[in-house]
Amino acid sequence: MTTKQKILKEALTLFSEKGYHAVYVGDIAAAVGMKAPSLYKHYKSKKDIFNAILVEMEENYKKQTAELRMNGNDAGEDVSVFAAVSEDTLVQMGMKLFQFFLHDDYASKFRKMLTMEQFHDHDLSHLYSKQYIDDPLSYEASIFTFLLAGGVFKNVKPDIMALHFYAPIYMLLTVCDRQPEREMEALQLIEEHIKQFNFIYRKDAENEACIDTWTKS
Amino acid sequence: MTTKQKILKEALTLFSEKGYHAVYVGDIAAAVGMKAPSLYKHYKSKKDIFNAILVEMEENYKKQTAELRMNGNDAGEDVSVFAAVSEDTLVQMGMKLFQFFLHDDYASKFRKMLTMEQFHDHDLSHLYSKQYIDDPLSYEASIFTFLLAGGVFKNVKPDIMALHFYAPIYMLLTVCDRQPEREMEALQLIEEHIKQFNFIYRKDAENEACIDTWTKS
DNA sequence: GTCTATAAGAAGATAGAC
DNA sequence: GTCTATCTTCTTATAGAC
Repeated sequence: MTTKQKILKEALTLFSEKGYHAVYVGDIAAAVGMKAPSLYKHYKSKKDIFNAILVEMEENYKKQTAELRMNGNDAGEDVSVFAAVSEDTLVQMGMKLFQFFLHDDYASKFRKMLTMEQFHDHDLSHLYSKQYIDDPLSYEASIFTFLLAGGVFKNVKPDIMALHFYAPIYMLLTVCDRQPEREMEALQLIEEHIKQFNFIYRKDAENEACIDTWTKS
Repeated sequence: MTTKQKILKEALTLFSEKGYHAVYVGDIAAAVGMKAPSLYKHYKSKKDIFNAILVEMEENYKKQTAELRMNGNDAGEDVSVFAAVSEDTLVQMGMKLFQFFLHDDYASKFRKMLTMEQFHDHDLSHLYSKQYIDDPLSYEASIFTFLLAGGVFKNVKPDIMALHFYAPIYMLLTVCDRQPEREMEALQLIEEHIKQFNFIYRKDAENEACIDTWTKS
């Protein structure tokens, strides 16, 4: 890891804990193991460090979503082929989403930093919404579009179904960001959330049987 | 409005726009229409102003939730008496919750300020979770407990039902906090969310008819 | 209670030796 | 590339006149 990278890493850690304005150039230098003036051989200003973090994290994000989209679409097609998805699969899908977002070191710190800096300019607002709201919703909606085609769920709007699936996960994620001690509670809630989600959205046996009865009479 | 109150009001506005550390005592003074040193006749430090905002907003919050709890419980009992609640009532409930949270001037600014400062200490973390997550969830859960007793909804856990109802509203609220231009889009989504929420949770006509058929045969 | 003047120190950034 | 020394500006806060 180059010195430039190490500076970004330590700066991100500090920014995610205290916010941009509460971190001083000397703090970053100390975390890297040098004095403040040395930083200026690598970055021309404090703001420059912040911008470099944005650029680096946006590259990471693009790589990860590219991977996820490949896996995701495969998964989507799989369940479409099977024309069914078990409750357990849904639970695993939600839990994995939550755990990755929460525990990936860079993702987690970057999200906390963006949470604190999101109101400072239009680009940061847009970036936050894209990464934590719009892209996940769009990803989930594409999955549910596949699942709905399978016919095991009620005929509803996939984008609203995605909202119902993702919003509780997002909300509990923000809870754990500020209160990490509530992770177990959050995981328990997510499991119950997805089981109930599955229960209310799935065409149930009685209903199917009922339609069969009608069809035959 | 006393000078002390005016200082708090302007400080809250500035803190909610730029965050505590990015606002200087001189900025607050200028907003009030005085010079920085004059502020120190009313508050002994910048931090003291911040703390006074917390105290004042917590008092407001207690009053408002006390009112809401009274109205809320009345509403809850009403629907329980009628043993039914229309889709429209649910939509109105969600829309009102959203619009109040979003447009109440003090509530809105305070939420943005807390969003930026929530990681700075344990008390602020707790306060944010209480006001924007735990209390609203608990309030909605008590309403759904009433509604479930009415028998028009499927037999599910009211706290998870509250999560499904509130989480999308909360998430869209944070979107509008950072991108106010998306309010119409958010309102549209909330309406669709609640209609679909009503559709999937309500014991539907076919299902009822089906059970009738079975009961008779 | 508000002001001008100013102290006291913090924080970002640069100069120049090594 | 890193350091010490230093500059400049900003920021909180106080002193004391009015």
